[in-house]
Amino acid sequence: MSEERARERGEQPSGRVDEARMAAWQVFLGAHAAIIARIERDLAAAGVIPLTWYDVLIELYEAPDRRLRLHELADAVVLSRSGLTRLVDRLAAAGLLRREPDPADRRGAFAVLTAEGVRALGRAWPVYSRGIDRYFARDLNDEEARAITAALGRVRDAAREP
Amino acid sequence: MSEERARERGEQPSGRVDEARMAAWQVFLGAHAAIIARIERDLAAAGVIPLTWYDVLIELYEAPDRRLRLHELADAVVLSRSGLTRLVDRLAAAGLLRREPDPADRRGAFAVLTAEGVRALGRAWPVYSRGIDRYFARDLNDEEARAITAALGRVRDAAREP
DNA sequence: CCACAACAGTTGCTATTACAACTACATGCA
DNA sequence: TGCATGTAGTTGTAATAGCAACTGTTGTGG
Repeated sequence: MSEERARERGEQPSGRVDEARMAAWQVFLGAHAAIIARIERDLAAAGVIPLTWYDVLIELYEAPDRRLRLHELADAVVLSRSGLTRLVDRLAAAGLLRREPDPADRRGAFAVLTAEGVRALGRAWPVYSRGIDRYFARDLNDEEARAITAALGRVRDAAREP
Repeated sequence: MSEERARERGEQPSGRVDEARMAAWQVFLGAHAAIIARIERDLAAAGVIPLTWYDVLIELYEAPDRRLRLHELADAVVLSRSGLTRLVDRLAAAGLLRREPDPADRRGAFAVLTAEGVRALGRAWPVYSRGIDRYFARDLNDEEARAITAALGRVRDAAREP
């Protein structure tokens, strides 16, 4: 893609970061830190599972048969392999999922959501969704929500390849 | 603020999170995780200071006299008090800042940026800014950058009060 | 002016995470 | 077939973060 064409479309010619985009970066970081801190506090105060657990369980919940291979899970939640191993240990110890060997590949295992895991999701969701609303969604107008989804979706997909 | 007035302005009537805003939330989380992971990797590969160190040092760099009280620093970088104490320990051990007692309040101390700290910032910045460009700024058009700054700035300020 | 609450920072402890090394299995290509 | 290379997951170790408890200092209402 040429720089002229990028400029025509209002994109940043690559190389340096202009002030407007730098400002966007700073509020992006600041907003993330502030919102996550608040939501985590609310979850802990309500005695439900923390955000990292929620992320893993919801990923399983949405997967076919409510199960995923561990490496798929690691990719989905942006966690190292070893980090995921231990997170799965804790979740299994809490009874929210179980490991199940993959008959088709004896190296690997599935993480499978349990009924208890579904219940934990159900208890956390009201608190979590209230947090998303209070600390994030409530302050966006429709156009901003659309712009964020489009822009950050593109950004995420581009940043996600390594 | 009444819900009707919120609706008129295209804001979300509070309570539940609609699908468009839920999508925005998900890409927001995903983009953050992916970008930060990439930038941290680049910084480590280049042998410069990590993002948390950068955050602290840049905050001092921009402060009057390049110094801040530790609690101001803790607020600025969204870190617990104990977390900051130890981060400052490490930065001081690396010679990038020093502690200095506050003559006006003997409970507290300043963190003061050193010349070595300024150099560390200077070495990290090219790597960091290239990351911001590559993984974030480059994919935003002007309108999106404006929308993100306005929207997330509001969100951050609202989420920041505890 | 003085007891008492609030604040600044540190420390002990624990939890979570990543990196690197390791085991076990799978796959490709010669 | 058989060995080399790659992949899946676990484990040892170390770094970083938070909470709660503690010390020392400030400031305030009675």
